[in-house]
Amino acid sequence: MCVTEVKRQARAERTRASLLRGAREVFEERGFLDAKISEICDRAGVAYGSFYTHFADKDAVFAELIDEMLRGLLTVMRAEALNGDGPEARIARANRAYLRAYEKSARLMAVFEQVATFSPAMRETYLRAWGVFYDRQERAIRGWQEAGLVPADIDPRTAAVALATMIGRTAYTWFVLGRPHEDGDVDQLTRLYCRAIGI
Amino acid sequence: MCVTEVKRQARAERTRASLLRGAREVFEERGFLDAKISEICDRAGVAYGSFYTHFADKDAVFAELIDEMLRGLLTVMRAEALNGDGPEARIARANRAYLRAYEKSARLMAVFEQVATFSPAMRETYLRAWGVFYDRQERAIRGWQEAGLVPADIDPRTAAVALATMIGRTAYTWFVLGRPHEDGDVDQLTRLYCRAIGI
Amino acid sequence: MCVTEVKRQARAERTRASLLRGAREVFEERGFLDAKISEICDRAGVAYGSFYTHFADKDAVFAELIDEMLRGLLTVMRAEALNGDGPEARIARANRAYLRAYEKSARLMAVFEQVATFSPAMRETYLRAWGVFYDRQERAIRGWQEAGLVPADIDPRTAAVALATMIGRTAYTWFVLGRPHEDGDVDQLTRLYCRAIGI
Amino acid sequence: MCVTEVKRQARAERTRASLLRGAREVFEERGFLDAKISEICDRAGVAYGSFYTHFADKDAVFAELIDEMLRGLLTVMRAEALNGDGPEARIARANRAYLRAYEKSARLMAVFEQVATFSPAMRETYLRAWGVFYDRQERAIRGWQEAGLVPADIDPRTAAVALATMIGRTAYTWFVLGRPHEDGDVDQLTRLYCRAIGI
DNA sequence: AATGAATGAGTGTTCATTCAT
DNA sequence: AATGAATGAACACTCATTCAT
Repeated sequence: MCVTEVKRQARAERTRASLLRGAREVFEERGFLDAKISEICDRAGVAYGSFYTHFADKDAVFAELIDEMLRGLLTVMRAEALNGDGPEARIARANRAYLRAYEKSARLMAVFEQVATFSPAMRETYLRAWGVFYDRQERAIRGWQEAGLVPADIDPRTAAVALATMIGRTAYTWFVLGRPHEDGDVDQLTRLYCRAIGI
Repeated sequence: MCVTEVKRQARAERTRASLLRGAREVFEERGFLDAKISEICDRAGVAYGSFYTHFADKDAVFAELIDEMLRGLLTVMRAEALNGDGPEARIARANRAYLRAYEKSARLMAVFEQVATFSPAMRETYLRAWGVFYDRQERAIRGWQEAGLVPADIDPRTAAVALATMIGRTAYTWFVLGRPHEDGDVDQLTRLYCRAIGI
Repeated sequence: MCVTEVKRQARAERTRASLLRGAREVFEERGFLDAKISEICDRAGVAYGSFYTHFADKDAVFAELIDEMLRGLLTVMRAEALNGDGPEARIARANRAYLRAYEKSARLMAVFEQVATFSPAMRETYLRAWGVFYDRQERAIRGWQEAGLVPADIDPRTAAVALATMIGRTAYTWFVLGRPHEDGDVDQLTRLYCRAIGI
Repeated sequence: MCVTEVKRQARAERTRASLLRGAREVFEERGFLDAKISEICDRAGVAYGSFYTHFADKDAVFAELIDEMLRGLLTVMRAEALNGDGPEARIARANRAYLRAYEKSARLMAVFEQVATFSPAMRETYLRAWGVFYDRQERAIRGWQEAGLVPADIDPRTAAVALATMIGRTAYTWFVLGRPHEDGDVDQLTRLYCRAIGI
């Protein structure tokens, strides 16, 4: 692997990155269905055929964008989890972190939800991603329950799923559907979350 | 208006009804995007072109099916609301009623959510429908708050929106995405709902 | 089935016929691979999409043209067979009839041979068609053999296949590849055919 | 021309040979139309773009493979011709030799026939190759005729063309189209050939 | 010579909608 | 009202060939 090869790879990598950038723009502006490969290439400043040098098809770029986005989201959430205060503070921080992260990717999230609606593969990804969030919250609730902070009549799994759903769908409602909301609403959500599990 | 005319209208009405039936079947089986007018007509036992005698376009039949479905859902929810027990019982009944009604229409609901994802008009309908549910729950919570059953630090609107979202999206998760759930889960949901607003 | 319906069908039938005519022209001029649906429609004076009202795809029109052609060829050959003279006269007549019929369809035959070369379905048709000719000649030779006109050391099947191949491929060579030939050559072919089987 | 240059040339020669090998494989497996340059390079273990260092285009490699094959075939046939027995023995040997040689190259022959069907250049090659065979057989028949072994009413050219066609197309039928045949069939073919020219 | 990324022309097919009867 | 043939716009994907290193 000489310098030339690295250069070649570097060029390819740049093209690929341009395409990803272009694809993200187009998907965000038009949604998956109205996104045209030709426009993606135009945005990337790349010839039409080059798209297929780097991606198998339209689904493939999209999947890659979504994977990247979900990895980022997970990273953010994991970073949050490290600090260990009381449950209420952790829930508050987690909710804020999630909503902030969601907002940043809101336009791509919108398309993700759209595609999950008709593509079996993307639905899989969607369910898997939610599974991860459910698990994290379930573990936390179970821990608090074992510590005596959460009543015994709460089923950690059901609560985790329901409350994660509440937070997650609220993010969609606010940032995708554009329902108006204020900053204090996050605190209200956290309060509802905490009270729901008896904290 | 002679007998022939009446007959004609009756015949037209029957054709229209057949088309609605056929459309529902096809939308439910294939989703909006893969539903073909030709298949709708086949199912309805009606000639290809007759579709446009009764509906302006594909969106129009769909909108009509959705309106019908939402009207039905609202009727069910209204019927529930009449009986007046304590808040917990009312919430329990409302949740059960909603989930049962949702399940019945789950396949069309799935398509509704799909279309709301890319059709501005259907998104409007979607938001309006949720608005109605939010309002109902907000009014209830506000009432309980005024009656001293719900703490003052709960914002009725935010709580209504968040908890309706929780219930609504849980229905989607269960009946559209097919997440496994048991009968007792409804009670857990109700418990979370009630505790969240301090009941 | 009222008059109107017949008229409708008649119009469709006309469109279909135009498309078949256009397709034949284009296939003959360009071969299968370079034949474009759009040009077929242009020739037929019909809108692009109308092609698919009448044919499933490019292969389908082609198959229909070939079937029609082969039916015609078989009809001609069957008509020849009726007259019953001596073997030599019959062979002469059959050869002449075949070559004349082949010449008439030479340009489509060329495309048939082409497509049989890469399309499994068309290869099937090709083999089936030859099978019919082989069988006819085998029966004839076997009959003459039983009548003592053909020596016993001739295997009717092998002879039929080989000699039908000779005639058939000569037709291709003359009328598709354009090898020069004179009228008397048919008599030479017949002489070779007859002598080959000992007549 | 220094050592390095020689090495370079040797390397280039090896690459070229690999590409020819790869091309033959791919053409035989997929036919001309579905053969992809990329797959040829993969088989050859050579980089994608290197193909064009050695061949002008897809047609060029193919032409080279066909030339090689035809040269081989001709060599075999020439070797046969040397031994001089009676006509029947010579015809028998030639037929056997041809069929054996054809069978060995059958898969490439199939593609040759395919391409001759749509490529004017390859059709030229095809006609030229047949011309050589016709000529050889014509010369032989003419010789036998002059020696009084073949009747005067046989036209050597027409007979040569027709009978070479019979043998050649039988080879195609057997080894490309896969029509079943037994070993004794060759003798039948030879018998038909001989009788046809009055031997 | 070798590499492999970049290029972009080319087309069959689908299907919602229109319209003549 | 009903029929069903006609319409035509729209678009992803392939792959031979070029070209910068």
